[in-house]
Amino acid sequence: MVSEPQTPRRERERLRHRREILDAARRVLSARGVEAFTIEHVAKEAEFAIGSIYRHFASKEELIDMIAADLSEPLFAEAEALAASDLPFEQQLERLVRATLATLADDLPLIRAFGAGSGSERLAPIRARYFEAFDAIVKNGQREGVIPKGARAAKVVALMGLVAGFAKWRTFDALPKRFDAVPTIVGVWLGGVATATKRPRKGR
Amino acid sequence: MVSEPQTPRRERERLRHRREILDAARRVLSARGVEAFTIEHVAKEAEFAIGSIYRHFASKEELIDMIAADLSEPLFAEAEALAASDLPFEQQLERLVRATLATLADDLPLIRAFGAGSGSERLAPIRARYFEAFDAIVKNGQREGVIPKGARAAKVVALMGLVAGFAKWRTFDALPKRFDAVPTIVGVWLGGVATATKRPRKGR
Amino acid sequence: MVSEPQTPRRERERLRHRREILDAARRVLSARGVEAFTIEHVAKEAEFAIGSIYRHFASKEELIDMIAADLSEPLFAEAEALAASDLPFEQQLERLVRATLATLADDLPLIRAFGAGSGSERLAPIRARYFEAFDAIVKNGQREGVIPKGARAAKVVALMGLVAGFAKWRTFDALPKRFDAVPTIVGVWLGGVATATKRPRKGR
Amino acid sequence: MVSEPQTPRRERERLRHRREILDAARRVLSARGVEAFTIEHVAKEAEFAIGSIYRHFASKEELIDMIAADLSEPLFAEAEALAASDLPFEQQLERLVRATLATLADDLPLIRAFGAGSGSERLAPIRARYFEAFDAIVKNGQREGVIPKGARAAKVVALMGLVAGFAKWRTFDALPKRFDAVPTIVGVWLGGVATATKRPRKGR
DNA sequence: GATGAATGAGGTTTCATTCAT
DNA sequence: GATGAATGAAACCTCATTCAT
Repeated sequence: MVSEPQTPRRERERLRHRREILDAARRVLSARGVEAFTIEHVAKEAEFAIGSIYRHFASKEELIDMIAADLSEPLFAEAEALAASDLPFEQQLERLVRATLATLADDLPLIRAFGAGSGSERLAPIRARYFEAFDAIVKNGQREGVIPKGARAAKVVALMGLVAGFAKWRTFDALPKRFDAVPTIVGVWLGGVATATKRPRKGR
Repeated sequence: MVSEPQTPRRERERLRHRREILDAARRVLSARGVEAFTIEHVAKEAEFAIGSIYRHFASKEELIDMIAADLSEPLFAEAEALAASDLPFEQQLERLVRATLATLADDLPLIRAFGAGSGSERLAPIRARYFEAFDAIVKNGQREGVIPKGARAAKVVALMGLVAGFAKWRTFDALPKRFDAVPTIVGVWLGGVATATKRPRKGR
Repeated sequence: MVSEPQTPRRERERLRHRREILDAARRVLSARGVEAFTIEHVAKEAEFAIGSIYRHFASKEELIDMIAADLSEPLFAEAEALAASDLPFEQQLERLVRATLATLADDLPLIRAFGAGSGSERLAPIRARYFEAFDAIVKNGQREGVIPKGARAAKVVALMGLVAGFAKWRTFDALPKRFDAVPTIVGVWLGGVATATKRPRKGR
Repeated sequence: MVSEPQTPRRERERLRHRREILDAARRVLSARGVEAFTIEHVAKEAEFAIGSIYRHFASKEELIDMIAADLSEPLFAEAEALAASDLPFEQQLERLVRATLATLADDLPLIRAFGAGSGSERLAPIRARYFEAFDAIVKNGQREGVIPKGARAAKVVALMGLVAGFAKWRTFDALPKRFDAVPTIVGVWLGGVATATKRPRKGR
């Protein structure tokens, strides 16, 4: 008996081409930077005609957003899996930090896509999901009693700030190339949030 | 007796014009964003002719870099003053963090100018100076014995990461608008760096 | 006994599809204007594939011409029926003017399709038929003796000019929306052609 | 003594270039039609760079509108002069009709620019001025008592319809090439408006 | 006959930079 | 030094048409 195809071939081809374009676009963005990210370059890299790019993405803006969405997907999937796992909180934390740093290191463009003022409304839900991934882990930490309750948003921002900060500054020259930032980030943050609420503050 | 001018009038005028252009350029960048940052807009805002802009800045790139340098100048001056002052370390720290956040909040474009991979070689010394400003303060902290010695670069990066992270994420929606980030940053970092080196770590 | 079909089913289907496309094309042209008149829009409106449009019409040009022909068809049919009828001339005239105005009002695009210099050679016979429809009526008027003989072409042009002029200018703001132009057109034209040949002209 | 220039040379040159572009644009529009009216063609015809066209006209749309405005200018000037002159009404009328026909014959594009649904808001005042030019003459005719009072808007539309109709249909094949339409238009209109209000109408 | 993804020439527009005055 | 019109490469995007399935 002949197998019933799940999706018709046309549709499958279409999706495959979309993926090829997305991958080519990512390569262009990674290799040549935002300035050189032109539809023509993407078309050449993907070996499609210019017009064909526009059949899949309504505008250059949308294409960039889709790259960001595409790049973050695995990270978010892992983050959600981690948050839902029954690993102890600290392992969740460490793995999430490591995964995030790895993603950011591999795909510098992502940082930029998330960069302040990218302004695209399309990315808002993506950013939200990113935030929530961290938030879920932190919540677990509070549930385990490892870190104090309260002010979770600030805690999450502090954590993401540390991660993003290390990711960004590593691209410059401040740190040794092979420096493993994860222990520092985790250590600073855990130490910090544990004591932050108790420390009496002096001065202005 | 007629005073001997330190700098001849010609030179003074030239500097004044340069400053006017720089200020106009900053206004344009702040008010209308990078996309609308064109030499023509700058010229109109500065009330100079297009060609005159090029008398003072060799290219648009250079102009942008000079804005970044210009914007950071007061912050760096204050940072160096703070580092050289005889204020207790924690006050130095808190004031520097506050000043940095204020600068970043006022001039979002600066963040972008510093944005990862802006690629301009011209900004490298500026970035270095920024780093050193933080470094000097941290060194004071170590000298006072408030924070442990060693791994100063990592400490500085952690601090700058926290600051930059809060600045960036505040532009999104994660935190309440009037949230004062300074105590959190200082608290997390101080708590973190104090314990980071001692904490035994578990898991992978 | 099974009826012998006049036209085989294939052919009937084909004609039905052609009509559906034509109607969809007219709707697109009417609703969204020439600028938005693209084959893709027509295909979507007709619920056919792009390629299918080309099965029925060799090019976009031809499709537009066919719309014009199609739109004028009922008007021409009525005009020829009127001319062949035994209604008194003035009723023929009035009804033709009214029908023409109604067609032009309903289908503004027609005006444009007929617009000076649309250039399509294919429309020449349509234009001719349009002219002849008016001509036949005018000839009846001459036969009845209501309007003087001679210079029939000029008379027809004058009449069509009046009709077209009112149709066009009504789309602007010169006349009240609900103004019934028919009496004015008929009156002016009848009065005019009746006296035109007799009036002594002064001045240059 | 050296003469004081009315306008500085820069300004004069600028205006001259604007005029050259406008003239070139008119030639392109006249010779090759709307379809081929591209900025590139205009630039080539005017012997300017593409970008230079945009220094003078913000968009292709604006350029087209300016052609229309430019083309109508002399006609309107003459119309207003005629209306203000103390020529007898019928001479005003005949001359205006003749001038209008001449303009429309010379510059077919004008017809199109005025064509129904050109839609450009920029042209609204131009159209209004066109209408008012006719209106002023008709008003004079009423003042002289040559044509009856009342319904002036309809009279003006009738007149403009006749003129436009003859102009348009002459471009087709209905009339002999050298046919002088002016007497017919003036005759039909004068005869028509004189009797239009008095004629009893029959039929529906 | 029907389909619709792919094509790519061609259009509009922007803008950093030059240069004659 | 100041001016600002001119330049034209290069970007984005559209859409009539083709053609393999």
